[in-house]
Amino acid sequence: DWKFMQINNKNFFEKVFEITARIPYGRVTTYGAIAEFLGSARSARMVGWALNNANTLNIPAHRVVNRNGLLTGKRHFGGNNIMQQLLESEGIKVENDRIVNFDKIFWKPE
DNA sequence: GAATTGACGTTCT
DNA sequence: AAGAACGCCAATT
Repeated sequence: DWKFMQINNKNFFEKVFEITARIPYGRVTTYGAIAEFLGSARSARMVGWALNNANTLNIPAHRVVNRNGLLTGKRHFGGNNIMQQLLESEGIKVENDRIVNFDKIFWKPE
């Protein structure tokens, strides 16, 4: 039950999912950027927590990485570098769990 | 209840 | 330049 988190008449999870779904194909954003967009009241940790509960939903959670372009959430996509494969299937290069040209393909929520 | 642990990030040594 | 310290806040033990 996560109804307790209310921000601007919408609950926190919903907003995180909404923004994540808006990330353009072939682009990525960060936990912190989403948290900032939602208002700095909530920390970036909460965004990760929200996405953790988004497994069953059909949203591109693989397009969210940490501030350094590191695939810190890869373990939550099942065993075998699924997250990296999803990104590479969109033309995003990944080396050593880090996104290549991260600053170029970074998308800031707006 | 207390302590620990995160899909995090900034600031202070 | 690198690492510790914190703030964050729900979940878990």
